[in-house]
Amino acid sequence: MSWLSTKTAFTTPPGCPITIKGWVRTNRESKAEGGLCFVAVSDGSSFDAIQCVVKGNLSNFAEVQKLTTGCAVEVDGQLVQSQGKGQSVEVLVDSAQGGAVRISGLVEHPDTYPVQNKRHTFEYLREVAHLRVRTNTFGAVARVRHCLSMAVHRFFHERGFFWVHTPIITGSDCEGAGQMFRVSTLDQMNLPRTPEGKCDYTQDFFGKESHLTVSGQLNVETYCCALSNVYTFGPTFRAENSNTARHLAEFWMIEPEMAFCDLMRDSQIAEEFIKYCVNAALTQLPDDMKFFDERIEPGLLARLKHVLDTPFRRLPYTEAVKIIQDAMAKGKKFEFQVKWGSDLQTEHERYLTEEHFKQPVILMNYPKQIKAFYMRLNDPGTDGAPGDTVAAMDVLVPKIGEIIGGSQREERLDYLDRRIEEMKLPAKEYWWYRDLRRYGTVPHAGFGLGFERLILFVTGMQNIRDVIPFPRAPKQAEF
RNA sequence: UCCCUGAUAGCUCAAUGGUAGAGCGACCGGCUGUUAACCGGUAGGUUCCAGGUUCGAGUCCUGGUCGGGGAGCCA
Repeated sequence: MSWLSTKTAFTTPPGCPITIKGWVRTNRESKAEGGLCFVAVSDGSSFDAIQCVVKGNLSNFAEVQKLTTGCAVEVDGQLVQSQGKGQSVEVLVDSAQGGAVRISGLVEHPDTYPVQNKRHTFEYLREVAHLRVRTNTFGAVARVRHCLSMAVHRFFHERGFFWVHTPIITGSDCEGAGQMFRVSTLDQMNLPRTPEGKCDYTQDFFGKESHLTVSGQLNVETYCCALSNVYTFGPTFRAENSNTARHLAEFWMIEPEMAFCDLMRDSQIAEEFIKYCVNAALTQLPDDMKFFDERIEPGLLARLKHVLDTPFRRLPYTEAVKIIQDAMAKGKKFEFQVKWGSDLQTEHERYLTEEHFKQPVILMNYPKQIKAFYMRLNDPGTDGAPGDTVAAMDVLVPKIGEIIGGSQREERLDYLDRRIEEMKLPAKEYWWYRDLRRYGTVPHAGFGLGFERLILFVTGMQNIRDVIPFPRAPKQAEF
C-alpha cells in the first residue's frame, strides 16, 4: 500500500492499492450490501475530499460507523472507479482485499466540535481560527495563499531580482507610513527616566527607541543601488486603529525596487506582476478557483480573465479629476467634492475602476502635496497640471480599490533635501538614505503591494481577516 | 477614531413590556451506492456584561465589551 495524497490519488489510474491519511469531512451510512459507510477524507492537498467506501466486513466497522466530522484516520483500500455519481474515483475498503481503517484520533465529544458539517459564517469561524482551515473555504484560501507566495518569488526570480530580507525591527522612526509598534525590553512598571522626566531609551535593548517596521522600502533602496533589481516580501506592522475589511495590524508586503527605472517601466512591471499572479492561481488551482467562482464571488473567473486579457488603463491624476468632475456635472452623486490637489476618496477610485473604465486603472503623477517626500518631482506642466506633481502611481482594481502604490524615487539630492525641509522631517535621521544620492545616485523606482489585498482580489473573499491564517487587528490577537 | 447596526440553544435566526421557539448540528431509531441526503424522536437556555425603570424586561433607559456595514488612515 503506498500512501498517496488525495491530490495524487485523483490523478492516479484506478486499480491499485493505496493508503489515504487525513481528517473526516463527512460520514454517511447505508444498510445496503451488509452495511456500507461513505467516509469523505480530506488531507488538504486538493479541494475535494476523497470518498472512502468502507464495507461492513471490517473488524472495527462499528467504530467506523461512529466516525464524525474532524476525526483523523488512515485508510487502506483499492483505488477504484466510483459506482456512484459525484466523484470519478473512490477508495474501496474491503477486508477481503486487505482494506482497513485505522483511527488515529477521534473527536471525543462531537457535539462540541466547532466546525459542524454545515454552513458557518466567516465571523464565527474567525473565533475558531485554529480549526477553520478544515473547511472548504479556508482550505482553498490557504492553498491560493501558498500558490501566490510562490508566484511572487518566481515572478521576480525569473526577471533577475534578488530577494532582500529587510529588517523587522527598525531603529528609524522616519519610515513615514503610519503609527508604529514599539519594541522594548524595559520594565513598563518601572521605566528609567531622563532628567527631563521622559523615558530614557538609552537604557533600552537597542540603546534607542525602536519599532516594528512599517515598510522595507528605504532599506531595500540601498540594495537596489548595488544589485539593481531587488524586492522585499515579509511581514509589516501598522499600529493604526483601522477597523475595516481591508486593513490588518500585521500583514505581508511585497516591495520591488528597480535601478535605472522610470515611472512608466515601474507601472509596466506592476501590471505584469498582477497578471502573473492571477494566471498562477487560475492555472495551478483550478478546483479552488472554481469554488470561489461558484460560492464566494459569482463571476470571479470572468472578472479575472478580463484582467488578464486587457491592458491596464494608464491615466494622469489630472485627467482623473476631470473625469470625476464631468461625471458630477452629469448628475453622478459623490459624498465628497473633487478639485485638483485633493486626494481622491475611495468612492472616486471605485467609480473610475468599477464604473467608468470597468478594468484596472493606473493613476499617475499626483500633486506633490498629497504624496511622500521621497517621490520624484516632475517637470513643471507635466500632463498640463496646474501645480507641481510627483512621479507617483496607484494601481486601482475593481472590488479592492488601491492595490498597489508606487513611485519613481527622487534621486537628486538637492530636490530631496528641499522636500525633507518642506515637510519638516528630521533630516539627520535620513543620513544613510541621503548617502545613496551622494554616492553614485541613479534614477530608480518601485512599488508596494499588500499581499493579503492581492489574495482578496484573486479569491473574491470580502474580509482581509479571512485570507491570513491568524489575523491581527485592533482588539484581536487571539491564537 | 467617527457614523450606522447588531449580540437569544453548539451554529443561523424568530419571539406586541406578560409561560423562550424553529431550522441546521449532536445523540437515538428508520430508510437509502450515499454525497447540503431523507423520515421520526431525544437532549440542549444565567437571552453579551454591569447598573436602572417597571407589579413584571430577551424586549425600555444608561454605561461597557465584542461583531458587522460605511468612512478616515493606508497596502
